[in-house]
Amino acid sequence: MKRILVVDDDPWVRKLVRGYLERAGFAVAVAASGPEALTEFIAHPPDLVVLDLMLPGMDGLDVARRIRDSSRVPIIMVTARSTEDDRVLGLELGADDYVIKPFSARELEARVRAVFRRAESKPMAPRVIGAAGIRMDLERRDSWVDGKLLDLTALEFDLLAFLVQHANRAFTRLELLEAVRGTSYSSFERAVDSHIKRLRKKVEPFPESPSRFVTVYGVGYKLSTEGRREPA
Amino acid sequence: MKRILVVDDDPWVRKLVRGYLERAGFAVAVAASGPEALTEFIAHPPDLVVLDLMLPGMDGLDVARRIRDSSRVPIIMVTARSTEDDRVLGLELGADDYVIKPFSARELEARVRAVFRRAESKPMAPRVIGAAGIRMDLERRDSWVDGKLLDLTALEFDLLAFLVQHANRAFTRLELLEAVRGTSYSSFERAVDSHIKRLRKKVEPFPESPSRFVTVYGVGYKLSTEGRREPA
DNA sequence: TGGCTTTGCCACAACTTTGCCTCAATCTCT
DNA sequence: AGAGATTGAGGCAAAGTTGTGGCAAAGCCA
Repeated sequence: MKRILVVDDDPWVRKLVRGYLERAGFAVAVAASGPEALTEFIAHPPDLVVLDLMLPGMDGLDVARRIRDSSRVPIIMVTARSTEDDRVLGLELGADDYVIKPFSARELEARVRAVFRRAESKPMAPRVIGAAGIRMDLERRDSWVDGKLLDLTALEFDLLAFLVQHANRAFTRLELLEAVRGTSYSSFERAVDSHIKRLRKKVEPFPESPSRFVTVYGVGYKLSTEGRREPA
Repeated sequence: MKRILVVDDDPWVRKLVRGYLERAGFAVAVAASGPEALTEFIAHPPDLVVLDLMLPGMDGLDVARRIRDSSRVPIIMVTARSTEDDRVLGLELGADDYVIKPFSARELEARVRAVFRRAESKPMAPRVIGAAGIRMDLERRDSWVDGKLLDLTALEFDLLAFLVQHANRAFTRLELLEAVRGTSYSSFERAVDSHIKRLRKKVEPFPESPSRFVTVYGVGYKLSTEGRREPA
């Protein structure tokens, strides 16, 4: 069950928010002051903090800052309508959302759920492919060999991606041209040689004796994973 | 048809509100006191409750609490202007919205519709997003880089928001155009260059050597967060 | 091994893409 | 309507990429 820490100096607010959020299925802890909040935060780290910026004594922003120093826990700030500056400062500090007083507990619940939903949604599974020690993120258009970032041109990247996606299969130069340039208007096939050469230079440890970009005499090229185990 | 229960001790208000809401297409029941409201609530559970806090005998907050004990039905509170203090805030915490006396029936209707709309709407979209040291409040259309408030045009803001929401992913100019302008009626792609340039000028510390708005040669642009690591 | 085919390679020219300037059209306020 | 801001277009220079063509080297087969 998700734990929420509610920090507010008003007993009424604490009581009502706690009641509402508990009925909504969360485990709620409360704190009435900054120091109390930090103590509770360390003793029982919550999954989310609802923080009133208008605390007596220690400023709510200080509390937020202190929490951020040690944790990435989501924070929802509560601000008064009039204190625009606090909202801005709070957001700069890395608050994840805010509600403005007076707010309805129902709205708070909705925002709490939204923050959790966002936090739980995976970091958007990257479209990553790999073979022969090469790894490519097609969306970012980043690529690595044995952990080292590569610097490829657009065409090189596309050619490599194609080979990685069809590792160990041999292609003719025309096929490679078509795969990379869409329509294979029969360009001079020797161009492929150049691209393979450039790829070898950039990704092979010893470009002069290629282990990955293998020439298939009389056919073309293939990306070989020979003698290489690929992690699933 | 949506059923609304109106709780108010003033016969005039009951009559007026009932008449207006019925003409607006709702089925309306009324109650003049707390106990009456609860009886009616159990006998004919409504889809929404409009509740005056100033009831004789049982306090309006008590009624709200009793309703909440058994139901999540939306509640709109009616409060007097004079009692706008922390207590009012507390009272409002259990409600979905509130109107302040004196209120127009038209305003009440608007709030009723808004509450219904909210209840039926899909999960809340985030209104605070961030990436690469950039933070944006989509609702207020404020944005910051490293704590500094930005002054962006509408289009710049939308473009930046899109990039922040899809950080690290490379997009073609056409994709960016479409994301920002809705339909990508193939406008001149070079316009994107201009916008990227303007964004660089406004948010990069050294616009001449951009670290965030990265050109992906042969593809387009991407918003890069930090040093890229190989995905697991 | 000899004769034929295929590949590697090079430097550079041709080409593509981007950065950015300016200006005009459009939009937004007052 | 007018002033000011915003946005798109065209164009040019700079930066970066890719194809070319020929020759040397290597592979294949009888």
